[in-house]
Amino acid sequence: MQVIRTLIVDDHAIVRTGVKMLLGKKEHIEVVGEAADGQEAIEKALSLQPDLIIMDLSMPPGKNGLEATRELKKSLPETHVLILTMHDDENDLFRVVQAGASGYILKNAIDSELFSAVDAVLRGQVYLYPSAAKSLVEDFLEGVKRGEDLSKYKLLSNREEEVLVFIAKGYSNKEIAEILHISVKTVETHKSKIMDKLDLQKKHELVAYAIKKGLLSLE
Amino acid sequence: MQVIRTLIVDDHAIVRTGVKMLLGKKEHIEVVGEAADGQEAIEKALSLQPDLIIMDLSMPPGKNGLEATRELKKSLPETHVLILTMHDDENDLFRVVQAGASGYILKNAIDSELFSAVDAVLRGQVYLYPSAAKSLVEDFLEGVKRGEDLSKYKLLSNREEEVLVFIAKGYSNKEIAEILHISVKTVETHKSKIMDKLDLQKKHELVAYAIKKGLLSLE
DNA sequence: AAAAAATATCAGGAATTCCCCTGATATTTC
DNA sequence: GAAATATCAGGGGAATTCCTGATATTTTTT
Repeated sequence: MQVIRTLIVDDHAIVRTGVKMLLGKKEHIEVVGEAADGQEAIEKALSLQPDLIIMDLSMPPGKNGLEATRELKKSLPETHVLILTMHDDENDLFRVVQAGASGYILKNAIDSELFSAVDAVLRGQVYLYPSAAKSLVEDFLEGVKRGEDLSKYKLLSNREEEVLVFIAKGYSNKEIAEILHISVKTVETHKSKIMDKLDLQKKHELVAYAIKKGLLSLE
Repeated sequence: MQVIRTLIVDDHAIVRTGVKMLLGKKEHIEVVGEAADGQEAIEKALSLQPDLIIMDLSMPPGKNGLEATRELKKSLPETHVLILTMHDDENDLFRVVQAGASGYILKNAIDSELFSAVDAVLRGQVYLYPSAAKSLVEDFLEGVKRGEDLSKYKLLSNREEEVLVFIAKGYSNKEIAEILHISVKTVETHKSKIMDKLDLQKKHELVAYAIKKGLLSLE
């Protein structure tokens, strides 16, 4: 059997080693490299040309797992990407699949599930843990039924996401206005559009959203 | 050599397995149990009576690693606790040491450091990674110099920490008041005392503090 | 045990800020 | 050329912030 050359991307060394050792149990898998952030992941992937990349979704500094995946799939469409994530979030699922990843598995998963996921991904299948698959199918069916209500999954604009992060971090409108060199009124507009687009009512829901998305990284 | 019976506490299964496999390399270490949160950690520790507990500092649901450590050291003072944490924070260091843990190591650490830490802790020493030890010594010396300025490291009261979490999560004063069944005025008082005690000026600093402390967990 | 400090609760008032509504314009993107 | 984006504004009511000040309970220190 062909040896699967694998790259592991996670910002925590011990987590990387853990995954590496887990995968090391399988003789047909060889870990050829590690990366600690999205940028490094892209560089290493280009030089190492791995068959499989296991990537953490939320990596604070700079490029996160999703952006890295999107970029990687452009240059290396044949490389399979398996996303490892902290939390089960339906919205992530869509983004991850759209970004071209072949699988989505929780860090909370049991070890055997990781192996199943790797196997499935290498066979060219898409692996999603059962409940994720269920919600994907449900949403797809719903979308078809009532004529493409995909608006919910539309992304925020760059500016809006930028503002969202500041809001979630607890910056006041005034502070954000100063930082971005725009008026408070503009900040308010962005905020209200964000709330609209994400269908949120309360600020704490917005914060929860940002946390889930891994936007509240620590610098 | 005596076999060291070890309990691993982390809310992510894959991280637990990773640490378990890392430790499994050493013949004198036996992982006798795992726990996913502070409460479970306490229960398992009491029934398993391990020699060493490797504990994640930030665990969302209910009891976090710090509280669990504090409680554990009461009932099992002989058990060594090695804290595994995401981020390097000087304040955590003090709390961790005060809570009775024997070591503090970053998840970002290299594997050999984990082994050094385990060895040191088992010999009854306190293990801190180099920069942590440095800041601890520096602060100690500073404290001695200008007559005990330990007030900065005083803990918030339970109620204050409770309120802090809600604030950081983006709840409004009114919402917090309703949730805790107290008046808005009381919430304001707590908030201002928190800002005073932590010497913070802006709300986003408070949020950053909460993030660092791992108080903004996702449910 | 008595005194002191910390904790948890609440209030009034004034200035500031936020929230929500409508509405506008220039640029970019599709 | 229509849609999305990014910018700004006015106005009014709600909420927050910042100040002082109060009281009862608990904890700690002397």
